[in-house]
Amino acid sequence: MSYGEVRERATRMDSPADPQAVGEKNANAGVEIGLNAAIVAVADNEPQVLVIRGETDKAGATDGLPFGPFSPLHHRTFEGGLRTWVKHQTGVELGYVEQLYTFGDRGRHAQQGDVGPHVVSIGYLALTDAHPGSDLTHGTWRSWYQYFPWEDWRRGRPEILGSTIEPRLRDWIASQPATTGQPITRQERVRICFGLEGAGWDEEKVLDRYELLYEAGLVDEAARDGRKAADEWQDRPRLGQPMHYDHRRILATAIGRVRAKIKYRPVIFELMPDDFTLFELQRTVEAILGPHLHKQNFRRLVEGAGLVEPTGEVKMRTGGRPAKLYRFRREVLLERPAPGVRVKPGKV
Amino acid sequence: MSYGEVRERATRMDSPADPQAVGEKNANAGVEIGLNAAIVAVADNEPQVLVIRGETDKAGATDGLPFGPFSPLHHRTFEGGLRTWVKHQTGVELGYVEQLYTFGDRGRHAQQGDVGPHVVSIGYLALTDAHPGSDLTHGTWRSWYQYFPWEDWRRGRPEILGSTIEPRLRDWIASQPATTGQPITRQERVRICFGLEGAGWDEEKVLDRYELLYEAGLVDEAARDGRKAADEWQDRPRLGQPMHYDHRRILATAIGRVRAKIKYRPVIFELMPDDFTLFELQRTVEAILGPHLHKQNFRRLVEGAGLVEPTGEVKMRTGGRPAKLYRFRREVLLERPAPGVRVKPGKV
DNA sequence: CTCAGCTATGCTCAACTTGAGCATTAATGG
DNA sequence: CCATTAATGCTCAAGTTGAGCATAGCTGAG
Repeated sequence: MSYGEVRERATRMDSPADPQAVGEKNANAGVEIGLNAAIVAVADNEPQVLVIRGETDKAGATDGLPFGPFSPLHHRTFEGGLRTWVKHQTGVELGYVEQLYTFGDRGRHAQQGDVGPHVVSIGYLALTDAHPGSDLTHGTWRSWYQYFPWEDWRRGRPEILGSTIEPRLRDWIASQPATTGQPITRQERVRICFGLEGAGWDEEKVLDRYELLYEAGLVDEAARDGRKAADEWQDRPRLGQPMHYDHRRILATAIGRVRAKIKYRPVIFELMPDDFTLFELQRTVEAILGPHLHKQNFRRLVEGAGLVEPTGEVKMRTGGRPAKLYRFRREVLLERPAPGVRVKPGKV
Repeated sequence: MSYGEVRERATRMDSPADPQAVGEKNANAGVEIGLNAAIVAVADNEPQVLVIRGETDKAGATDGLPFGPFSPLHHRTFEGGLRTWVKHQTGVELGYVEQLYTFGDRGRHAQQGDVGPHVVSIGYLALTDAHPGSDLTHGTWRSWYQYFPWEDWRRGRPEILGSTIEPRLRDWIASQPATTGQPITRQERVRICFGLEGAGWDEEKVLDRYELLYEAGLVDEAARDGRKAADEWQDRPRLGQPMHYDHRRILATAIGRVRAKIKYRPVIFELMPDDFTLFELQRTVEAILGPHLHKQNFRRLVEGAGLVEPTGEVKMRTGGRPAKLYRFRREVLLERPAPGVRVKPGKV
């Protein structure tokens, strides 16, 4: 097949095509690329995310994730562009950066009948040990549980689940049309996502839960996007703070990804200072994951996996016996295929 | 900060901005979105990928992955657009579809000094049990190991590793400038990626291996992109068949993702017919992963996890005792948080 | 100055999982 | 009918994991 033929086919969507061809044939379908970053740090045992405060309306402030348009003229790679503008704006030096997902749904944050330029957002997860509070020119560190209170299991099952979410979801289940040919019922979906009826809470299903709540019309973004009439919404307490556009969805993706990732990659150390005690490490893991872990087993795990080595120093004033300080053993990356904090949730 | 201010800042890349603002301010940075799909099936114990045959030049045919531009006017979601054009073109009904990664590197497949429209490709992985050979209007099923012969460990360690890849990589290691301040040496990287010196082969590191070979100038794409002078390349046998643009990179990502995914999600059944024997299932898993698995343990695992249930039928003419037929128990999705074929590679 | 209180850290044990291999069952093709 | 080839059942040792008991070593109250 010649290159010309390839180009011919490009608009029929069935062949590889070259960049120029696409540019010429579909100029009217031009799309803007936006990079959104969920920048995560942990401070005071609280997982923090860097947000830009929005304006305050009757419903309160609406925050958004840091955002930068991607300009192919200025940036060779997405990740490079991201690091540059985040550093430039906030002074935060990103450690680990990982692409999450590219969101392009119409109907999520687009208006009805929208035919203008379309924005595709590429979501990123970034981890940093930057000390929240320092050097920020824009943006604020906020606990990610403000946006997802039902994800915070550090003090047991969050009250909001039983008091608000479950009753609402039961209404939603009850309102399901009887004759749908859905392969899976609303009831089953709720059960799996929220771990009801003995299904067990899976801390990684952050996005699934958010999307279910969205679909059920229980988060502000759903109302805003026109899924529910506004007045039907007024009297309902909001479930977590909303964010601009689909930013809460991106953040949900980010939280789920970190929670999964620390179990098989030592990314948790991106969130730690150079030296730390094992209990501080455990607290950080718990801030991310939720449930409490068995202390002795946690240290056996971390030490046994060769993830850390003692610095020789100790930390005094722990409230009890002094704790040995450790540092991350970067060499594990060279030794083990999938080193990570292989924790499983303990008893709550 | 008001929303107007936020919009002002958008072009300084430091704040959330609304779609319209981005569209107006950066019209000259317009970007085209292309969807690339690695469509995978397994036939005759061979993992197959659907490719579009390219033209034949002196170096042989260059294949590409099916490609379709994304038009925000016609498609509400990326995935919807993908399913539609794939079905339309090939007749293949996609089962499981998953977004892989969004590639936007300049310098990968862009020409020097390219300042024209930029193409961003969103790579997708799709699984289907479509029987290769049927209903294809365009495209051909080919074994993915044609493009990655070093990934095929089904008959033990692939010969190409010892005969060709290792010597070449040793040259590359030897040619490393002595005084680089690299945090990790070429030698270490090769060791980890290719499991040398007892490091162990990690079948999921498909992309890492490909990118290392690319960086070392050992795959055709590297030469094509200008990393090596063409004549320096001539006499070298190619390492696997090349593909258009960065399609082999996308395929590498896809293979790595499937290999990882089947271990914690029951996606393997997307590749199977409705009824199958446990050994057929094992063969399919092995086609994907590579190494041989311990037969008895494999069946213990699969049955124990409740992934399958007997249909009551048996399959005769297996060459020995008749084999019970099984089907996928879809209910596991409702029972377990992360059902999958938790195999670990056995002895090779 | 001493001891209660508190956290750090060491160690044990039973239950469960995993890797391997032996043994038995049941068609198939001469 | 028997040798061959798979399928399937079962056992066992080694390793991993969940839980808890016990000891060590500061700090602050009295």
